[in-house]
Amino acid sequence: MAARAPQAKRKTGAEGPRTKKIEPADVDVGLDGLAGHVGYAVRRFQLWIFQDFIKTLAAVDITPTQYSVLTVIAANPGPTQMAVAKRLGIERARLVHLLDALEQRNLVTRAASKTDRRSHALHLTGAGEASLRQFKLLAAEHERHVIDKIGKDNRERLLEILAPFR
Amino acid sequence: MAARAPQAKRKTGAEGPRTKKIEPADVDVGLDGLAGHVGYAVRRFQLWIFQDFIKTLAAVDITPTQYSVLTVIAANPGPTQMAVAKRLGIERARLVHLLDALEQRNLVTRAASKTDRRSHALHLTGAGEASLRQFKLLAAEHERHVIDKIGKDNRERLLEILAPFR
DNA sequence: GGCCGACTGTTGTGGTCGACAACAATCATT
DNA sequence: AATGATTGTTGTCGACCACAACAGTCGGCC
Repeated sequence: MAARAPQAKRKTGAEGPRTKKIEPADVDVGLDGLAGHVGYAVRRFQLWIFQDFIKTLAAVDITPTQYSVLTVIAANPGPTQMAVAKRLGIERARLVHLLDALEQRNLVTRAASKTDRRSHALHLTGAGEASLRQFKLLAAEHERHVIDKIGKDNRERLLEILAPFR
Repeated sequence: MAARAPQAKRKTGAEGPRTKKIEPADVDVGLDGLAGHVGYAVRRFQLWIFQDFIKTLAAVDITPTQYSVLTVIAANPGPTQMAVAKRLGIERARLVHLLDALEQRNLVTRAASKTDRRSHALHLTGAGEASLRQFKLLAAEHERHVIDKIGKDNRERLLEILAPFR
């Protein structure tokens, strides 16, 4: 056995039919009870789709989360950090670091709100707006990859079904 | 300003139209460019579905990943750790810890393979099989929650669309 | 006006998770 | 017998999320 795992004593008994090569346990675990579970399928799909997004936007070094933050700010300039966090379902603690990175890259500014000295008004910089336009082109290319994978009609059905989740 | 963030000097100038209460930036960031992205919708859905699964199976303290491991072993007894890892798309390094926990709870055993002394043949214990039957009942209840949320037909369409991802 | 609860951004901690690299034991092939 | 590949294991790194604490600020209420 490998390394040092605690191991039950082997019963070195009957070997059964030996074919010398293929082990049925290894070759393919195949479809099973998981097939009927939505959560599992969704998890695998989400993994694939994020990997493709990251790969497609690798040249500009933008993650799906960063893209969503930029998009939300662009669509409705000047939001509070709280507003963005609530909209995207991420914690405000996490958004702090996300914005730190985006601010360092000069894509986003935290301006003092004119009406509430606690909060920051978030805006895209000029560079941020220009960059976002490029990001959107790449995101559209990613979306085309999705279509190649599941088909155009399936993609639209997916968007309909998942609409209640924003 | 809050805490110690570097902040531009406030221009304490014109206030503009003050209505005293609602800040347009706060009230609702609303639907925007994210609406057309599959990945975002899927992420939100996956978050919801996992939360519900965890909550529904909280009484037996089983996560979605643990459930998938048990299900795979039960459907095809005696697989290698590598086989399970490949089937579920998780790293074998991670599976080690997962199995450690399941073995400590006496749900799974790592038996020495009869044909390859490097590998372990994974099996459910008697308690493991009994427990899994209960887990499946709760998982079915979770699946009913999904139906309540998106509808029975939508759920089945979802399974069809996502079938290529196993 | 002054007090008190609620909110905002921030920091820190802990836990889960995935990618990666190393390693010993074992296998397969030559 | 020797070499390279595979299996399980350990460890590290970074991303991510949940939670709690905190200072500054707002809002309302007496």
